[in-house]
Amino acid sequence: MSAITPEKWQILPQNFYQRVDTNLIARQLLGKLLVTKLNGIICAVRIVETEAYHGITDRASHAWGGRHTNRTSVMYQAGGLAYVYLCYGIHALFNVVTNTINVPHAILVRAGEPVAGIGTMARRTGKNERHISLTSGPGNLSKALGIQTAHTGKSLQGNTVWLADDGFTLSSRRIAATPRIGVDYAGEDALLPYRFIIRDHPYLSGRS
DNA sequence: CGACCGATCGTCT
DNA sequence: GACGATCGGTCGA
Repeated sequence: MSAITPEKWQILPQNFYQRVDTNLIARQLLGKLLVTKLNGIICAVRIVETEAYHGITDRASHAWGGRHTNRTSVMYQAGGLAYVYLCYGIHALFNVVTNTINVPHAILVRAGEPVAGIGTMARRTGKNERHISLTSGPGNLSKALGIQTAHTGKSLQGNTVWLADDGFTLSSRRIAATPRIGVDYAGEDALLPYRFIIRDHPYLSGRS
């Protein structure tokens, strides 16, 4: 793995997010870094699991049927923003908004492998640095990185939360697509293969 | 193992 | 008033 050298990480540009193929973007996020800088402390994970949500036509999406509420309005912005919402009253789940304005697609980041700031992440969560659940699962991941609902709407070109490329590469053989987790309410849309994982990675949440 | 359950609160009906 | 894009614990087979 590469050294912890944040100054060499290339921030993913706006046009990475504003493409129309959200599944492709979700797949390309595997292996990238999700980074936070809070109170001057940098934490980062390498993304190993994502889920694409296809907006208006996707029963699993908060924007299904064109639902446009205060909470979901950020998804209707052009890609490149954070969409963070509270789940079960407890967990702040982190998504990246993709696609163009008025196309409310998003990608949930579900798990990562710790890369930087591991001590801080352990302190935030009260877990051992080496425990898998430190950054596995979307609620756990946000807690470790310090991501909160107040971060919703933030630009991913800013200096609080962003995604970056450190040169890590991944062959397509190591990537798999599966149904999404926890969306049984979505009927047959729950069966769509919109969850992307690095095969057999130890930090995956749920089943492989 | 798997099934179930409680926590906890913003959002939407 | 009902319900989560979850998690960690318990209980029983």
